[in-house]
Amino acid sequence: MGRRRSEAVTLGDVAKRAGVSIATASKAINDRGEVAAATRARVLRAAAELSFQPNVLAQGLVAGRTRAIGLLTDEFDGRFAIPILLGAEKALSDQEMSVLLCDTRGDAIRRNHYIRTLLARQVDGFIVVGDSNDVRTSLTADLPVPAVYVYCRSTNPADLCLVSDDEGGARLAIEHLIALRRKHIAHITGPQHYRAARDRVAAVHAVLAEHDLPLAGGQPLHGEWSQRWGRHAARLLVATAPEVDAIFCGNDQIASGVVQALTGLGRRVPDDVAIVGYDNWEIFAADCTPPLTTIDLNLQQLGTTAVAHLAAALSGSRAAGVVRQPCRLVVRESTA
Amino acid sequence: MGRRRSEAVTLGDVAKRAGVSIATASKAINDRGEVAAATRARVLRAAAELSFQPNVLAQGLVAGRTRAIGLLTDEFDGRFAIPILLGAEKALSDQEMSVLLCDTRGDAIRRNHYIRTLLARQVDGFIVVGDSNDVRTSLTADLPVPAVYVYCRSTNPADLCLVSDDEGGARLAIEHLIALRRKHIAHITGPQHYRAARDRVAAVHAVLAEHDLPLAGGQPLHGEWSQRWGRHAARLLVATAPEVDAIFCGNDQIASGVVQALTGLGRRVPDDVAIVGYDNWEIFAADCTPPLTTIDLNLQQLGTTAVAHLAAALSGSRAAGVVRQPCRLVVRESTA
DNA sequence: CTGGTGACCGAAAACGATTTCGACAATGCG
DNA sequence: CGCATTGTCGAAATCGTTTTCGGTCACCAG
Repeated sequence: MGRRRSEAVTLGDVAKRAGVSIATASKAINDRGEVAAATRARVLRAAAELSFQPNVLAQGLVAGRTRAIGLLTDEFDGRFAIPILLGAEKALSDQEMSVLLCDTRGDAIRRNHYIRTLLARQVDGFIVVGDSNDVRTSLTADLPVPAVYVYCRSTNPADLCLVSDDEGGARLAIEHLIALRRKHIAHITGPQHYRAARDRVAAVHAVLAEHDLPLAGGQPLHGEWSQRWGRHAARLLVATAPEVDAIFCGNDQIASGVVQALTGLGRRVPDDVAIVGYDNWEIFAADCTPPLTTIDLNLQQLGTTAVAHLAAALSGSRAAGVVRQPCRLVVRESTA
Repeated sequence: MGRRRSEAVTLGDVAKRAGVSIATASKAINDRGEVAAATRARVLRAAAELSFQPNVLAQGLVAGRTRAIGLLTDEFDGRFAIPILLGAEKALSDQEMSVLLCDTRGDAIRRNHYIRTLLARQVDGFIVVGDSNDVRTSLTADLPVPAVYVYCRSTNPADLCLVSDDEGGARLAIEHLIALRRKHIAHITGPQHYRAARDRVAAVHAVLAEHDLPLAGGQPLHGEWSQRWGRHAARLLVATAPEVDAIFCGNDQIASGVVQALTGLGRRVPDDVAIVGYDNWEIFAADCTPPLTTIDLNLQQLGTTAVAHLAAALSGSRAAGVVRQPCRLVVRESTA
């Protein structure tokens, strides 16, 4: 207990060792003021020898920036927050900034607590990672620092929200299938109460209409986001619309289940039926036989973009509105 | 730009507003020293009215603790780091501590950079999350603060390493199958170069020997950690050891593939062949038909335990050695 | 040789807190 | 009433650092 650091090496120690005053040492280390190159080198060497850690905290006091940002997430175990976090962390570390991670578990009390804690730590900004589905009540009014909302929408239109372009992703998928001359395209996806599912369905209808094609099965099949539902839905679909020659699935789990069921029914993928998944969740998309063509959400890029916007906001120019991050078609053998 | 906080409200402001000295205000807010209840209330109200943020940074200067820890991870996208992180984050937030997250991507340069950064931020301790497979070179010598290694082993036996008890987990699985009176138990698992795979194989052999049972198929089947390998291995196994009535799989992906293949071959699960997975990765274990009995690694608990040890180390009592976190058998229908 | 000009450096003030310690009033006790 | 005790409070010291500002010194032109 007691003193944490065995011998808290202070700027004074460095100065003494370098044979200069504390002031000069400070200037040398922070590259400020006028310090002769030789002196500066001596100070730096002394600092290195003592493995001096400038007390960022005290310096932050005056300098104003802590070079840390708070990342608030509602549902960290969800699959989507992680790549976003990863991208953000990478982008931040490129700018020598740190991430303070907080998972609210969807609990408002925890969230407020975290916000207080992070503010007490003087974070320079917030990244709020949400659940694409629901709308986040805006925190911006309570914050003295900028915030960027990622993978969710804020209630305040003046906030900046980065979301995945679901319409664009679905469009990519369907246009890919149409380019492969498939005429009977079906859509198996997740629960209708997911905004992402609804947006993609809208795009599916739009693109098919543009090409005068029907939706095989008449309407999209809504179920869970699971392999099981994929298997079930595929059997349903083959029974009711045997002419189906392509299926666009709401995620890779469903797609993986669909492939299993189709294979079980003797339909060949992609020869008889082409399959496109969604999310590019490697563990499902690449492990499937055949590997799945799918839509990559560029989640890591989303995190990176969020950091870029935050950095912009920190230097004064803040954007607003909903920004859609384009998706990317990843072609594998399930449509080859 | 400029001043970040509109008007940095200082303790002096609070004191003036409350009509007390700065010293009294400090004591009132930190609940230290002798302060009359009425005065204290007045100070607190003033602080609240000014929405005063105690400058944790400056206070950390003297008090010594920043109440933040650094979490270093090699491979964050791996599936294992996340639950550990989650557990650690939860435990830390219960103690009003924050997590600074750093992902080294297995790069030594990044790692050193992060360590410097975190030390500059005066973190109170480190949690190093590794890859169970390899041995981490110990950082402890370079750190003026305690460190706990999780899900990996350190080169320094004086370090504290928390790992999952692979032998124990495998033992649970096999004993469960034996209790179900299965006589022909096989083992399909991942690459032999994984320590976890080897440790579990050893335990499988040991437990079977204790019960005078053979390993169906003669030896464990090593392959990838994938559904595909599960399917392939299951077909192999049925061909070479048709009497098999139980399979212990190295993870839930493999198990899920095994179930698919067995079902395809007309074997019923669990009636003909009981299946036990590993990891309790819900997305595979629970979505499987039938849902998988599996071994839960208690990863979140691992994170919590790590924090507990770190807290202990912070208050002076540091432990050492390798601590094995017990696993837990989760029974679902694949052995029902 | 003299005066001026920079470059370089250090003493000291500031910063926003905590903590020590002495002052003071109220209270208890004989 | 006198004295000791207790409870409150604030002046001032302290922390590690940055920043201001004045001093010193070398060098150079005249």
